[in-house]
Amino acid sequence: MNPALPKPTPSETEILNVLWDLGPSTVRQVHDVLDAQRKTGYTTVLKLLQIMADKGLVSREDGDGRAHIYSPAIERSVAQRQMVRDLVDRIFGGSATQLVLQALEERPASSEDLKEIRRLIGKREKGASA
Amino acid sequence: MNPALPKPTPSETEILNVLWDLGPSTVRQVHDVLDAQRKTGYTTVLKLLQIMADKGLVSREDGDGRAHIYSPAIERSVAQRQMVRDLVDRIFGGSATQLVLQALEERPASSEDLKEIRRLIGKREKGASA
DNA sequence: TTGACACTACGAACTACTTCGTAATACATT
DNA sequence: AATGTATTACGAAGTAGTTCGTAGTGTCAA
Repeated sequence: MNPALPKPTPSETEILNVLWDLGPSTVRQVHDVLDAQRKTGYTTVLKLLQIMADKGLVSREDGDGRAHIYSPAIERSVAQRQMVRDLVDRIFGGSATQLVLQALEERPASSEDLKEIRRLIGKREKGASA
Repeated sequence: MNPALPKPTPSETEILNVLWDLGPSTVRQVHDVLDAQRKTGYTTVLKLLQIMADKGLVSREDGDGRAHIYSPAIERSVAQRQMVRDLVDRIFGGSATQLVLQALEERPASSEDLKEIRRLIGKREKGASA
């Protein structure tokens, strides 16, 4: 599908988060959210979106007025998986299991969450290699 | 314990990985490993270690000869947990569970690994909040 | 059509990270 | 002491990411 999109930087990730939540949005809409979270200049957001469009991380269309509409060009789950893989390679020596164990230590999960994880493990156990 | 050590950069993380594997080491020892992995200049490694010593990420002692001995100033598991938390906050909206689910999708785990995870979940279920 | 306003485009400045060349220094051997 | 060698120290240059000011442009209302 995508010809190897670059890994989003921290700021770019913040913007993607907003776009994933809101769906296709104008600069102003993104800025409103981001500015509420942590004071940001309007042109800063604009510039970032322009850079991200160059990189292919977002797509840009014309809206009715003069404002452009930006949409995420990568799915949330795909980006998440990329970042997980990156982290696993960088400090867990490629072992996703180690990351899972650390993550489970990290924060308390609810019973429902634990059930959900159990379920997924069950599914995995059927196809796992020893 | 430590007064909020800064998050290691990618290069710094590579060096920490070597130090965690080797234990206290000279610049040369670290360089040997890193250079084998991916061609790196000796002074590059030296500089990085100096910067990391400034930041408090590693400690430095004198060896017998002129060479200094560098040791990691942060435990592997602690650094791992920091990075997990960071990732979770940045793109999983604070939900470690979501990360766990993605990680399990990401790579096949062995039966032993799945058993290990099961075990940890069992432990957690006793103390989990609904 | 002109003025006000919202938006885009451009570029500059600043910070962080990375890399490495060169110089200085300490040590060991003769 | 003189020379060679391994090490440290310093600094500069390059790259990437972030932020924002200013100028240009299009649209709408009067």
